[in-house]
Amino acid sequence: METVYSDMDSSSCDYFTHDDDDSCSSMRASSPSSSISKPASPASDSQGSCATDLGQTKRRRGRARNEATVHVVKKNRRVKANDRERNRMHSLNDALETLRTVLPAFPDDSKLTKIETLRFAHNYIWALSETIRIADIEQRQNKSRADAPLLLPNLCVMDASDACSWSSSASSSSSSSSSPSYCTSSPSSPAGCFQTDVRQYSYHNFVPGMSY
DNA sequence: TAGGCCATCTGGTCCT
DNA sequence: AGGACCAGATGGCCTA
Repeated sequence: METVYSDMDSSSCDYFTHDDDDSCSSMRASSPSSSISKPASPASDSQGSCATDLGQTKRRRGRARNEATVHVVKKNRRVKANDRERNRMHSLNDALETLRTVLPAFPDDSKLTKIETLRFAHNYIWALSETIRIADIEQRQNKSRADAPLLLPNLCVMDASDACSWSSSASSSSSSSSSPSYCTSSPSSPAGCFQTDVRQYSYHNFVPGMSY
């Protein structure tokens, strides 16, 4: 079976070869991580074909030099693009890791996968929104009593000017269960906003993939 | 050993 | 033109 990778490898050889002596191995060399090892056979094949092309390119040295320059430029662009993409994925992973830290930890301490983290966060936000919504409803029911204690006495209090208007938006939303509101002011620890025990929603409610 | 998860490379597309 | 974003492909690692 001809894999796409072998196609890509040969194309990259077209990209970086002809006059560039080390161009065939350039992409492999561009990967600092040893964890990524390109398939050995296509790479060696590419190198072999490059060696045979060398004599042909020498005959048209003038033009080949321009091509080589273009290839080197393209190679450098590709290397830079790879580097940016790597950094981009690293920053994405960092964001996911930050998200993990603000989510309740699982008892068995198993690290959530990426998709689990996203689903868990979705359910967690929904559950928190429900907590606020229910608390708001109960508070309204008890408002006749002036000294009625809040159900969630330590709920973080927001300014009216604060964009983080959890309670009002959650209670006013008629479809809060499907589209929970969340804090737009991005608190460092959303869970910290709640001193109340949100685990009234058991871990079962947060199981990734459930109710999704 | 199969399957899941992940990191990386790559080319294409869109945006500034 | 160059960077950001995206999706596909691939190989490595880990676990049941």
